[in-house]
Amino acid sequence: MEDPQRPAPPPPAPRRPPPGPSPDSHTSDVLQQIMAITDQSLDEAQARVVGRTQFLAVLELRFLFSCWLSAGVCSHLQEAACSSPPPALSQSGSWLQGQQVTFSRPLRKHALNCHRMKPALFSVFCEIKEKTVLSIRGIQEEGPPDDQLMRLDNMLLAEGVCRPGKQGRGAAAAAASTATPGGCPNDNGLEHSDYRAKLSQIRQIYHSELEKYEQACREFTTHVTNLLREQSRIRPISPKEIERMVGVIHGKFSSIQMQLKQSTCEAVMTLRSRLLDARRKRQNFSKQATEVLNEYFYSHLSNPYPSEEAKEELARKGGITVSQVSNWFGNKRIRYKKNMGKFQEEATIYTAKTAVDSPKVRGLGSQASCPSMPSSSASGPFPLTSSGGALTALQTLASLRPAPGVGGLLSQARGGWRGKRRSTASLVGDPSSVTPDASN
DNA sequence: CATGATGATTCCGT
DNA sequence: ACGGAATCATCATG
Repeated sequence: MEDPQRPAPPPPAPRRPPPGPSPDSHTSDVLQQIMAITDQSLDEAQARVVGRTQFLAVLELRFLFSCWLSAGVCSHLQEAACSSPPPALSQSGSWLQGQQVTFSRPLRKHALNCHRMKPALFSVFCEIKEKTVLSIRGIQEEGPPDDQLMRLDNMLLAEGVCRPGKQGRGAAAAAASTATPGGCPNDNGLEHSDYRAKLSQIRQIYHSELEKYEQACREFTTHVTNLLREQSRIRPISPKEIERMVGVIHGKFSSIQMQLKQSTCEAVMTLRSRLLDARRKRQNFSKQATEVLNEYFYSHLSNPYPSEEAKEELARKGGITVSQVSNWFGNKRIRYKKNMGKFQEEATIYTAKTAVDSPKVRGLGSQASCPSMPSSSASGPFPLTSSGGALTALQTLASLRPAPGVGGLLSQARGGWRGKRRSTASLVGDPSSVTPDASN
């Protein structure tokens, strides 16, 4: 079958009549024929070419062609078209030129490519297409998603999931450093290590996914670029357009990335909330921590209100947080006050301990803070009448050190710490008395 | 499982 | 914002 199987009038035929003031029948004839020819090329492309991209290319070519014609951009083509006998056109496909060379169908493309007018025509196509695409593109410029992306980025940054500069591959390295990332509320040993482990797991997944996406993006971009370059030999594709296409691809991939970031954020948030929940599931402090706290408490029994510095010091030494120290002291004070008898034993133990460990400290710690209560404090408002056992213990204690009795301190406690907030600044200096050697 | 110990939270006053 | 008091929830022990 030599005749084109496809009839000439296609659905998207040029809707406009030819441009010129006198749309004579000859011009429209030519147009018709051109459409027919491109339809032929279309068939040809379908038959020959693998994949439908080139098929689309031909479609586009046809579209542009009609645009171009109706715009009357290039007069010399019209000239050429007019000067050539119509039948020859439809039959041979030498539509670029009036010459009556007749090509067999396989040669048509080659002839087209080799034609002397081809470069000029091609550049015109490019130009027109550039304008068309630009006008389409101009409408749908992307705007707002940038904002959300920034928010997500900031959050991931704050959570320590991604680094500002380069991504820290080693999760262990991050976990190892004592510096708490972002705003972790509690660095309570075990809970926190668990939290960190999970966080680093999330981080790992995030980074590997990110890398995958980036790689896929790169691959797809090069693929498309190559494809377009390849096609640019057949249809008008400017480098600018390729660039734009790359931009579109990147945009798509970055939207995928945003989803990834979003779900990462969600994961971190749930992890975080779980950590906060876990806080309610309390865990007893380590022996070390209770020792340190008790030592401070009993050595400052007259005024068991550690300063901020002292709290920090205690927290550091006990491996707990400052707020935990505050909680502990709050609980301790109230419970001690409520049931002093119960704590006598503990008191003796710790006072003895501090006395032995650092005599100098003791003197400073408990006494210095209450100048109003000298050694005669045993005669305070609430002498330890009920706790005989404690008294003996205290006596033994007294033999250990020449300092005033603990009983005085206890009575002070009973009298109430309440009113006497931090009497002297010297008290603040006390942390040094705690720090030195409680454990050593 | 009952009970006490204990860390955390909440409410309230200062 | 801090501390006291009450309370909750969990741990530890027998």
